[in-house]
Amino acid sequence: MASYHHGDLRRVLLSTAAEAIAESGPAALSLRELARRAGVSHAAPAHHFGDKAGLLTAFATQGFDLLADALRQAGDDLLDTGVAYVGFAVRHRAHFDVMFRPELYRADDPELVAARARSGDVLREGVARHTGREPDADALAAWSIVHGFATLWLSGALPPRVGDDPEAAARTVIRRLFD
Amino acid sequence: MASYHHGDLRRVLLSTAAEAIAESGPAALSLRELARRAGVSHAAPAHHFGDKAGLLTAFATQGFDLLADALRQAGDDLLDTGVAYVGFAVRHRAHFDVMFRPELYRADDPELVAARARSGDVLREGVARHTGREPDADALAAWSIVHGFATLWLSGALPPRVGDDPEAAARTVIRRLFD
DNA sequence: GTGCCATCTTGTCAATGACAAGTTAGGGTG
DNA sequence: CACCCTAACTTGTCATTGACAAGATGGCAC
Repeated sequence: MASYHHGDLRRVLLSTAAEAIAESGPAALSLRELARRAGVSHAAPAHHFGDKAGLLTAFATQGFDLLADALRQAGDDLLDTGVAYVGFAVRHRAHFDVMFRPELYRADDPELVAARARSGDVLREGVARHTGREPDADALAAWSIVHGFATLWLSGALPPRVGDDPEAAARTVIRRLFD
Repeated sequence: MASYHHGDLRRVLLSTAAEAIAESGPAALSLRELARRAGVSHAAPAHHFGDKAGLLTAFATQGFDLLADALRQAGDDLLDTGVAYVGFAVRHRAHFDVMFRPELYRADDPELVAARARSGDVLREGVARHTGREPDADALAAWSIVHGFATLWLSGALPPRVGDDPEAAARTVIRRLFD
């Protein structure tokens, strides 16, 4: 085995990419390095994804689907949904890092657009349940505050005094929006 | 002229980098392309910045200083400060893109640390003026919402219905935090 | 058993970042 | 005013990378 017809290569490459990106960011991602880690030739990734942008498009799509799942599992409370958003960013850092950097992938890819819409719907439903009216400004504010907190947390820009539990800190911050 | 001792190379490279990054993101930045645009040899940038991370460190430092200036000029009202934060992100997109991506540069560089602290101070002072008490959770919430909105705006993830004026939209969103 | 075709390989090219070693000029020193 | 000394920039080179072309392999339908 491990010769021709790996069979599972596409899936393996995506999960290997998650590790590599989590280690050193999307900018440092190398297709050849992925191939090496997966034990295949340097051109194997290109067959499944076309090029680097193709791989990251698939990766971002997977990310939006994972996000939709995570938000759904958080239940009906909007505060929990917000915390789940931050939790997703921390737990799936690599995906989150790529998803909101459209210059790295093909943002008009149909599958990606669909997955992004799915996660957006879950978020908007959560806000609508909470406010009772049509989202818009409320949803945008809620999305902004959780997205901003997650981004700042991941960037390491937050002062140490915030603590080391992102979800607990996020809960405190999000509450400020609903007082 | 335009031979040895360009004189202004460091400044020119930084502003050329701003253009290049604004066009295609920090990941696509090429030192050799910068050198070409500046009309110097492919190794000239390395002399001033050491390597790519060195250039981006200087670039991010410049960004934090520009941010501090922009926030100071916004005046004493916290809402205006928040709008100015978003305005900075939109107007200095390239800097903003790099500043919160520490894996691209040397986050422990002394000059960078100082510049980052300066802009952080301005933000925290604004929040302290508004709430009257010590910042912490309030500052974090305010920072999160403006940073999140700016990031989402730049990523193009926001639905078209938000409009095309980021600062007006930001004002609406930020108000949600202070009701 | 035969052919087909997705899957993967080997080979190659231009571009890039990093480094080494050389060249130039301008400012301070004697 | 001659010297040199050093910062600023150059040319040259190497390993690595992304992309592409062309070939090899083997499972599967018929």
